[in-house]
Amino acid sequence: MNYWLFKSEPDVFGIQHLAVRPQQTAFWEGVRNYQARNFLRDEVKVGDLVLFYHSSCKDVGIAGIAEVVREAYPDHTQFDPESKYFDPKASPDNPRWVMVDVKLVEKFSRVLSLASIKAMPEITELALVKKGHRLSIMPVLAEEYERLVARARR
DNA sequence: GCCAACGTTGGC
DNA sequence: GCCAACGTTGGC
Repeated sequence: MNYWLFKSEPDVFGIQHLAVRPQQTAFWEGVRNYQARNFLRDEVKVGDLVLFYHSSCKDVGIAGIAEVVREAYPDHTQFDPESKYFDPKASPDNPRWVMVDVKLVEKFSRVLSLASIKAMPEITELALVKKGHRLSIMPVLAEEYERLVARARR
């Protein structure tokens, strides 16, 4: 099993949106970066656990945990001219972007802030705290995942 | 809104 | 394939 961190803007889709979905499950739409896409397509598996990260907002940080319940399949928003995720170069015969489904596991009582994460000396490999932090889907080491979750629950 | 750190595009 | 110009991300 692998661990991940997925970024989302809570004004668009935050952990609270996931919490009120039927089955507390939603598809993860709109990944439009090749490196992130490749993780989603090739490595994100059912049962993997995901740190749900809120970006570009007042309260930046890890808001909770989700679980992958469906592996990569075509992201339908790439075919929809009305969608902001529309990609004219993609077609149903030749899809370029994929999505997975995630289900809520735990919503932390408060967000583990980016500042707190950066202040944890044992978190050294997480891409968030390194260069190249712009990736929207990033792997997390099991050991760092456990430490982040323990810190968030404290 | 600013701006650094990326990623993408397209001419050559 | 190089690289300048441009677009996007995301913290602050």
